[in-house]
Amino acid sequence: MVSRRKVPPYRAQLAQLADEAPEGDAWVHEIKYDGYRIGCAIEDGAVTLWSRNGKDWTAQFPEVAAAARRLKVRSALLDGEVAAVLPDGRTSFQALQNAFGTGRRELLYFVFDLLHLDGEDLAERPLLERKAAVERLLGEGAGIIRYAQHFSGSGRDIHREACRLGLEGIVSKRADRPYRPGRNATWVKTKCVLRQELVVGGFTDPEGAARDAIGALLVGYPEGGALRFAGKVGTGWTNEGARALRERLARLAQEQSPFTPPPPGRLGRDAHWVRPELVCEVAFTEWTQDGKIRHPSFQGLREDKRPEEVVRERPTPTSTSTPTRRRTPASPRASPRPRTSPTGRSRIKRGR
DNA sequence: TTCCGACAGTGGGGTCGCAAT
DNA sequence: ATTGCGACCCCACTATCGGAA
Repeated sequence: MVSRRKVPPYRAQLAQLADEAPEGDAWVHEIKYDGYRIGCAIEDGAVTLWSRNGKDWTAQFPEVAAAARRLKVRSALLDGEVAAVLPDGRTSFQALQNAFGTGRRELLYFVFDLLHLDGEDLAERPLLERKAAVERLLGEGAGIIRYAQHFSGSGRDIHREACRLGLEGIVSKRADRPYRPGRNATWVKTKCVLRQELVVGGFTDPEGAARDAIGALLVGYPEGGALRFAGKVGTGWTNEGARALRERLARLAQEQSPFTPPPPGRLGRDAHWVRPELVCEVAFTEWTQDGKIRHPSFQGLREDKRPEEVVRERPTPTSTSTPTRRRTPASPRASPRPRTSPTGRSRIKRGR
């Protein structure tokens, strides 16, 4: 006998980042949708969409709320991702953002979990039970609320295939575990990371008290005889590494921006410019429509590369696969860190 | 004593809305 | 009309600290 409960507040379970997808039958794997994480609370016909940080986002996705209102439930708490779907079937965060404010958009709500249904809390149930409940609730319906499929099998194989298809990555989940808000090792995400050598053309000063050397590097690539600005990179070094980097950059200082055209606005006025002689390696998730790198992080200087050798790599449908791996020996960090384990930074430890 | 997880802080690319220029 | 800024979203990563192992 289950006591009648109210729909609990939405507190999302988050995934830990790992270099490699986990293996074994204890795990199932889902596509990592590139959109907004949204919890959908239904209570007596009233629908509220919650962002990951507890903001009410019902007004941002009215069509999702309307579709949720039509579900045949008295009360429920769904967990999933609202994403914009491209013609090729992939989801695109940029397309989603572009869809704001305009009337035309193709949104889907991919539901991968169900934490409450008609007075009963499901969060303590094993994942596969909860997912079966999602599937029963949503069926194979072709509406905008979709059941997010999962896959069994080799995590590494599934990850490789996801990257080959140009997806953002996968999320692997322990099939037998309850739902736990916050970040823990029962959900693990592995991303399809791009890497690119880029030329350093300037840097900004740090803004906070916790840094004293560099805010961000301004990077670009040669094209048509000019250096094109590709964005800023503001993380990936230690304080010590940043100080060493700034000393080197100081010796390359020049008055004029080496970028054509120079970065616009405040950035173009406040940055320190340098002769474009240093090449660094940057990891990032994708090129934006504006030709900027998204989610960039500094991986180290490429002492073996000259700026003229840098080429912007264009994604091709079949070769976007970049298996997660450690950086190559040829791309050391600006400042080597003490290794804590033979494998370097391995974030994921399997809990028994 | 060592290790690890949680948290705060600093940085990125975007959108929108509003206020100042 | 343009520009700057803050509040949101999506993030990566480092530094720190307290508690568990």
